[in-house]
Amino acid sequence: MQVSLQALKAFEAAARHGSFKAAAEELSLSPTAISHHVQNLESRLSLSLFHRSVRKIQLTQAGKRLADAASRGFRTIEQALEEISLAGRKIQVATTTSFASLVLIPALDDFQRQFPSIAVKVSSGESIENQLYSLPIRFGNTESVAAEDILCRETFDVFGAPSAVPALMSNNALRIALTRWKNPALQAPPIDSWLANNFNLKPDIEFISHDQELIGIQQAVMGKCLVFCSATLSKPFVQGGLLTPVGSHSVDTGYCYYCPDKSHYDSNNNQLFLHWLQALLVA
Amino acid sequence: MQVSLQALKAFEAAARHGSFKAAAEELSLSPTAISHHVQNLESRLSLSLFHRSVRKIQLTQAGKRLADAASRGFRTIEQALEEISLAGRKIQVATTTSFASLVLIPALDDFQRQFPSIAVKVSSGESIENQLYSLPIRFGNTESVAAEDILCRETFDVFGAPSAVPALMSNNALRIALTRWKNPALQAPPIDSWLANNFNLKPDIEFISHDQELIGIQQAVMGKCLVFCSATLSKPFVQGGLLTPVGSHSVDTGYCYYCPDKSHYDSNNNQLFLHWLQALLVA
DNA sequence: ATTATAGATGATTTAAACTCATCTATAATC
DNA sequence: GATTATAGATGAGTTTAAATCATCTATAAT
Repeated sequence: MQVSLQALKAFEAAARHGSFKAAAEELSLSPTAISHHVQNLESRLSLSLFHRSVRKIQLTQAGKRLADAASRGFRTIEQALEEISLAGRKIQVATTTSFASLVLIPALDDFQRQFPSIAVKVSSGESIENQLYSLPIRFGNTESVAAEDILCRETFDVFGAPSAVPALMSNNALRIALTRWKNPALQAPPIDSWLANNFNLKPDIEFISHDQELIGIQQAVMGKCLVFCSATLSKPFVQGGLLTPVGSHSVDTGYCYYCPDKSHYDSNNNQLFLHWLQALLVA
Repeated sequence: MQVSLQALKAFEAAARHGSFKAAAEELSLSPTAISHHVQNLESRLSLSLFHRSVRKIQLTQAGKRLADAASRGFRTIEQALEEISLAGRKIQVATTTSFASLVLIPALDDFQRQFPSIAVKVSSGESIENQLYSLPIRFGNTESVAAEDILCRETFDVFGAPSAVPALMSNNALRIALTRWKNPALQAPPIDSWLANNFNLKPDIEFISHDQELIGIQQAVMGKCLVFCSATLSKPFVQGGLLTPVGSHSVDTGYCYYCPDKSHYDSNNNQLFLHWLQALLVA
């Protein structure tokens, strides 16, 4: 067809406003430019798009048809631009409640200090809403995840509140909180392996299960029990003196935190964020 | 958003072909130009649209979304351009069967000789198909039509085949074909007025009615009867010696041929055609 | 190894797009 | 009924944006 898109844009604006002047203002051009563009279109199509009376333009039949299509076409494109440009400006992290509340959100201040212009939104739990263009950070089995997607491998240990540990350990029946993952692909936490590493004789233990590590950790912080959980998740509490490992040997779990298709994340900001997160996790 | 439409066009073609080179060929540009355009887009959106491996590009998530929207958006616009540009290249006249067959089609050769590059299609009768962008030539009452839309005012006369006229006129019972218009807004043809103008004593007359002038005219040409009809429609036959007016006084009818909203016809070709038609009718 | 290919990059050239000055027609104001 | 103001038309001139060219890289195929 050989018509210029800019001419179409100019025409569309003129049609919408019913005025070259107003269209020019919208597009930050001179009315002359709009006039030239419309004439260019008209001559290429060899038909009039506007009826010109003095100080008044009015769409012709063909002009109406084209203006409508151009408006819809440009709108379609603008909406997509709007949508994806959000992904360019804002980071939307989707992860587990435990990782979000215990690691990500507390550390976010540091990220914001380094990159104050980048907005970060963390959504956690099951909420699928607005998954589009979000950056997923998942918890899974190391062997079922591509090596380049892994952010950190998880070691587990048993932790307890320092003030409560002596009492909890001296007790005949140890109470240890475990996590029973909702995800059936994840095997149960290797508490037996940890016990074998830390006790000669397997003590009498009462296990309590929750479906999120967060809950067991909070129980442990409150001194109600010990918790067998991720070193990554407990780290903020250990550093804050609220939890301490009770044994001397942590165990490797085969779990990891990872970002599926990590290399495919297309926004500069997402890449920046992943880089920052990885540094945070290995620290 | 401030992204260039040409960059979007380049990106859309690249996405569709999965290749900058192919996109460049489609748009008659160099692959470099496509590369520049895509980079320009990516930097403005601050995200990647393609994953680049060597000699292979692959859309990112955001790239897919944008490519889809851009394709649909541009297609919408191109379809409208295609549709209306047809109106710019081709003239589609819609008119009555009688006018088309007796006047327009016979004269079309002359138009084609003058403008060989312009295609003309004449559709007649009730067919509404493809009314869009067609140029209507209608038959109606002068007083209900805007003066500037009128192509020619109609005078009526009674005609007969020259060889048959003496016999038909000498007969006691004259047989005259009339038209009873399907359109209820049109009053009956003023045959009484014609009779008053051409006879002192009203003769004995048998009237035959058809809903199209064409039919009465053909009957008259075949010598079966006389016909009271439009001077415009009978002119080709009169000039060809197949019909002759039987009286000396034609009558004005209040009918006219007109083009509704004549001034609004937007294609250069339509205007050219209307000009030619008007010249034809007043000749 | 060698060649060929797709794309990236940066400098240069070209062409398209925008503006400016001028003009016309008309509506509003006095 | 002259005067002013306004929206758009027109054509020449200028500027900016876009395309190309030359060069380079990485890799797949021979």
